[in-house]
Amino acid sequence: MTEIIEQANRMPEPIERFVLQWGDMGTQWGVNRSVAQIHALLYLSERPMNAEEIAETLDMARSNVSNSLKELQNWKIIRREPIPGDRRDHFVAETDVWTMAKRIASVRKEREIDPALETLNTCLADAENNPRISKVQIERLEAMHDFTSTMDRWYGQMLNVPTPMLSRLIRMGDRVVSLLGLSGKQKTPHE
Amino acid sequence: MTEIIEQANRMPEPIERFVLQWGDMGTQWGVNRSVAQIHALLYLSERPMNAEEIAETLDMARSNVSNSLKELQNWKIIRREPIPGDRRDHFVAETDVWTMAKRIASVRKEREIDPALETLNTCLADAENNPRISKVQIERLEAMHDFTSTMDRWYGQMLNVPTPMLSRLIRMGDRVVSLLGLSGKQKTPHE
DNA sequence: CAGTTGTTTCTGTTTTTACAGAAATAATTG
DNA sequence: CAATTATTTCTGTAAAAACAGAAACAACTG
Repeated sequence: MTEIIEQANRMPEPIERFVLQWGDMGTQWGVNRSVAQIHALLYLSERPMNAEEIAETLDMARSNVSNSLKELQNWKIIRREPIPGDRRDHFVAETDVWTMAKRIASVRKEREIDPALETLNTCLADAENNPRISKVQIERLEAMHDFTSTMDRWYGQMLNVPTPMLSRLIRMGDRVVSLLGLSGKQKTPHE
Repeated sequence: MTEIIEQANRMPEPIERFVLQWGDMGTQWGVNRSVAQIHALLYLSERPMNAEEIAETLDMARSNVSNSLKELQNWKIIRREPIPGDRRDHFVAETDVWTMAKRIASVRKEREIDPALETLNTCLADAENNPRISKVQIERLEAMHDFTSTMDRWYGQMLNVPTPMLSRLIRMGDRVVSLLGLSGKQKTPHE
């Protein structure tokens, strides 16, 4: 009795390709493959899916799905969607890409920028009253701190811009620059 | 004769802390620790350093330093700086943080966004002439493609903005929004 | 409240990545 | 052009991350 490997719920070929490619992309981006695959699957799914279904479709362990779903919920780009008459948890992905981007940016700020700022704060404090650290070195630490803090604020501000406006802003791109009439080369702009 | 472990060129305590912390941060950011540490060291160093020196100071293998230096050069945030009368390669870090950020952004665009765009392009093409893919699914792929492509252009544009202007733009932050008089909630702002 | 179904946590294995040390290569100098 | 010195590539090992399957836990149902 040749035990046939449980055949996964086959998905349409282009969907599968997207899921696979997205998973692979994830690894490049520093997101783990399972997480990225599940996200891709939910993003394209038109109805909520439960963990079991996901595990079968992607042919991965149930536990792996569970952890990945938790991670995606931390990122706030999927959410539980209760199905009437079904006890199992079902999940749907955020489908507005701009909202999705904002959520991801928010978590990245929190996980990456904020801790960096703290590190820089303490390093700077230590350095400032240490005679072995030169003026130039302090300045460099300060520059780095200043930059990080600026980016931190910028992220925070962008996150507060309503999604449709944010989309427009980004799309305007470099035209913003000229509209604002700032000069690049440090010659004062219009006075 | 108790072979003493070769004592690293001790650096001032706050510098060491910065290097260590930065290395650790790197891992969080998806940059490998050695690379991040070397970068931190060079960023704070006031004179060019050679590979040997770096290996000693950070107490890591010479080969590791070699590979990490190559990686940092790919990112274009360090460069070789010839020292008269010394055959060895010496390195200095870019010390302008905004320039540094632009260089990093540029490589990230190339390594992360561009490939994503390509993936989306082919997936979309495949999906479009496949009857099993629903209209909604196509739309979602399109939305993702559109978003990615917009971000790609935006990155490209920002990279072309001269550094001092970029700095000012980012610092202005949300004031840009009001200056442009775009409405967030779709209700016009001040009229 | 026993049985059932769903979910999470734990444990060990596999895979991947980071890294040290050796070997090979390249460049420079007398 | 041999000897020396600098650099890179190769190879094996150590550390870390991803993952599967089992066990534990929780929630619901009759």
